[in-house]
Amino acid sequence: MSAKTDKRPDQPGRGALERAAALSSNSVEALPEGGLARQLDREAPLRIKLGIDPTAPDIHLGHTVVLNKLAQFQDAGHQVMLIIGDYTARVGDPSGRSDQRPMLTPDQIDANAATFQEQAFKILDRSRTEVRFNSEWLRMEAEELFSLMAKATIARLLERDDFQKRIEAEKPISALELLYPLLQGYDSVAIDAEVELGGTDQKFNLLFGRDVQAAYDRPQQTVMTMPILPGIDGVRRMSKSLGNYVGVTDPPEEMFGKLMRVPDTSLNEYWQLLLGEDPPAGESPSEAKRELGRRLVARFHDEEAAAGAEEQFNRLFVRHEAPAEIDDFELIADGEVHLPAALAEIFGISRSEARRVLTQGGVKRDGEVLPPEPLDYPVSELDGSVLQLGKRRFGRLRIKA
RNA sequence: GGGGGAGUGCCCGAGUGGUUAAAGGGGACCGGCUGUAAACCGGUUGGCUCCGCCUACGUAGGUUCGAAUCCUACCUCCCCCA
Repeated sequence: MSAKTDKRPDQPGRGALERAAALSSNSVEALPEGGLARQLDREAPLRIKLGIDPTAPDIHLGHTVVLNKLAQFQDAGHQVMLIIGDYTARVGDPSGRSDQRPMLTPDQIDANAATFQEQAFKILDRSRTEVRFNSEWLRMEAEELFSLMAKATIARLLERDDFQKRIEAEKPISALELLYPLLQGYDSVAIDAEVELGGTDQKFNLLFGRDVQAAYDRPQQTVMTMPILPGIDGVRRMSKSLGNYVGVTDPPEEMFGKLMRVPDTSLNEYWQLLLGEDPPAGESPSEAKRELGRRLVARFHDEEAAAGAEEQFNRLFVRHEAPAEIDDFELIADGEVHLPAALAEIFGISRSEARRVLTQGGVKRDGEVLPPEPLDYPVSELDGSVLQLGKRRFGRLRIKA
């Protein structure tokens, strides 16, 4: 793999350099050095690729870092291409993985792809985005696949950290996983990508795409990597499976609440990567977080929702009051209500767990802590009252005979 | 094809015949502190008709007064040799 492209000794103009710098904001790397400026010098819209694997149905804020960058290119007049990896999702990208990924069924993949797109267009302009499914070209003849495979060596494919670590840990690597970068690289060939975006964890795959393009005698893409947003635990990358994510479809109150829980140490990153600026100088971390929450809720919902979410937050956690609206839960009982059963029903926990929390003083009725005893209450005492589990879970009990 | 090793609770990981519902850690949950931050402290973390009972250590059988721990078969995974 050694085809040469980009043989342009001429220097890009000042305008191109400036545009390249602007488009590189927040990015970690854009390779090769100066490549983007040379491409921009041509004055023609570039073909910008982002590949996504529909392995999880929901987009979270972590995904939006790259999507925002894509939107930036789009606004600058470039052609944005969203590649849905419906085919590669079956293979499972090994990037950043210490274990194999479970394979998804075609149905799951289709469903995820649909919701993923829906959410991506909260950020991208649908009318100016070209969406392609890579099954379109990857569902190829075995001969073609073999010729693709012939373009890479095992040694090269094994170079990556993920694999090295797994080999050391004696963890399995499937032959299919080994193929992944090849397939992703072929996507670039198929759509003539000129720039490919991805998280820093994608660096190997993105660069490998250049090799694949070269092997097919195509111009090589520039690759731009974006930082990985930490999760709301501030430690590990934001990921749904780690449970530390903020989904773009989270209800306003939840989104705001989660953002308030982000550790201060991650505040700068959140501001930079999600809002593209530094937190306001002189503000307290908590106020900076509120502003972050307001803006993001407004972005994914609207201003009104943002105001409502903040009010809800103040009510619950600053003033320690019950929320304005509490869901009703109907329960059928006559004479007496078994409290653990009612709590289990309302909050989706087991009766044993309800008892435990009760013992620890974590249950309130209309704002008053309920004692561990008694466990049974006359219907008249509980009907219509608000039960609270911990700090943030509420439910109004409606008892039917 | 042959040889070796492993499957434990949400996760990791101890435990190799009996006070073991199973050490320890992580996570989660409740409480305290607070800016619902982090850090920290205390508690909890199989289920239930809860001072007792039931179900649990890959699956199915077996040995034993008694097994996660021993035996048999099966399933799954890993490593090595060919």
